[in-house]
Amino acid sequence: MTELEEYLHSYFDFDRTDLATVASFFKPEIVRKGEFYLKTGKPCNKLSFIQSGMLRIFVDLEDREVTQWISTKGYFITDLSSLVFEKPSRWNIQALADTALYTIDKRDYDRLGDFIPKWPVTEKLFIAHCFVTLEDRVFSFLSMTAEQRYNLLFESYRDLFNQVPLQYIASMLGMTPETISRIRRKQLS
Amino acid sequence: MTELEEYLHSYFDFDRTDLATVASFFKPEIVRKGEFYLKTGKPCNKLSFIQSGMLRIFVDLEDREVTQWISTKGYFITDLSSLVFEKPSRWNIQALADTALYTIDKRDYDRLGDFIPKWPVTEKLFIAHCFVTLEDRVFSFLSMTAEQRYNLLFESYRDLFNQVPLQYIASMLGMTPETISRIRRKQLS
DNA sequence: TTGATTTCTTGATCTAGGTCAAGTAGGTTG
DNA sequence: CAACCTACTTGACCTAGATCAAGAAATCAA
Repeated sequence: MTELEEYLHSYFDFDRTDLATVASFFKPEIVRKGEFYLKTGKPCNKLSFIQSGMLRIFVDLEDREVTQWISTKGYFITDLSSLVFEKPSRWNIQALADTALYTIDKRDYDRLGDFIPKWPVTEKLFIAHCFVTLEDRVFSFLSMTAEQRYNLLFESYRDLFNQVPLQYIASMLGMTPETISRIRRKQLS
Repeated sequence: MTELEEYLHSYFDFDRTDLATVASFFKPEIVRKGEFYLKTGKPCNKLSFIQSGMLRIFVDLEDREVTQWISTKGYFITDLSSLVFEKPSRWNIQALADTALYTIDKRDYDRLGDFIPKWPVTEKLFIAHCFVTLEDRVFSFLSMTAEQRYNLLFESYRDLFNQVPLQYIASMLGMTPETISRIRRKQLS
């Protein structure tokens, strides 16, 4: 299997033929550090898999930016509401480092079901999984302190903390960089 | 069309035949005020549509309850991670008032695709829609004050505020009942 | 109708986390 | 190897919202 097929295999329960078919629609793409994969308001007509690098999903408010999430190696990236419902994108998506992607464009994405009969079911399961993850995230805001949310993210996504400016991690946790700094110091002792 | 078909029609782009087919799998069910539709840890083997009444989705922590959401007339209810992935339920779901449901059990739910070819695609769209809604909810915690979150919910879900104890609404907004009380008073003037 | 419960409001006080400002430490570029 | 960014830390102070406690209104039960 190619590297991309290996990755797809980790998400989708397909046989080799299906994997090869799906993989054949994905084309390599590079987004340089600082460049935008997507801008708010534009249609998002693609779905990508991150082979290396990192992308930050954020929104521009009048007085500040809010980082919704940072996606790294081994995860998919898109603006789902734009891709699926053809609405203007709600998110900016920008590379935090040189990033290598495999990208499928919307036209091909919409035809996957024609080639792979169980694609719609598989896709449903995938999106359901994403939904459940977000439910947990909402719950973390309802039930946890800043420090608890920090610890949870740190344990489940340790990679981020070496590579990403703290301010972005703070924003996606709903706190300030100073707060993270203080949590860290506290935890040294 | 029956009432249930009307409701389904508002969610799903099906013709009359498909609507009737789907509807035929749903059976009426009553949950009395205070009774549980689902308890944490049990498998959730059903999906329901709320015809009247209200259900509260919550988690028991050691020292308090956290309300994740309250679902009312015209919405679906289930524990998706349990229904789809056959895991133990994460949520308690309890009736806040006598509640009339139309319920499909998991066995039938899993067979809908056999009767309605476009079910998997439709279901995907439905879950994608739920995902996008949750993205917005996460974003509200990252970017809004308590008062802004309160106003947003109030505008989009006014029904709740007459019928539901304030403490539950407060919990699902991630604040205390006292805070809501003060926001209200402030907004009188 | 009346007592009993539950919910909601209000005030007093407290605290987690925000804001502002200054300093420090790594990287990177000429 | 400066000079310059940019990221990170720290301290002083502030504030949104929590907590605690006491009443006031509803709601319910009989």
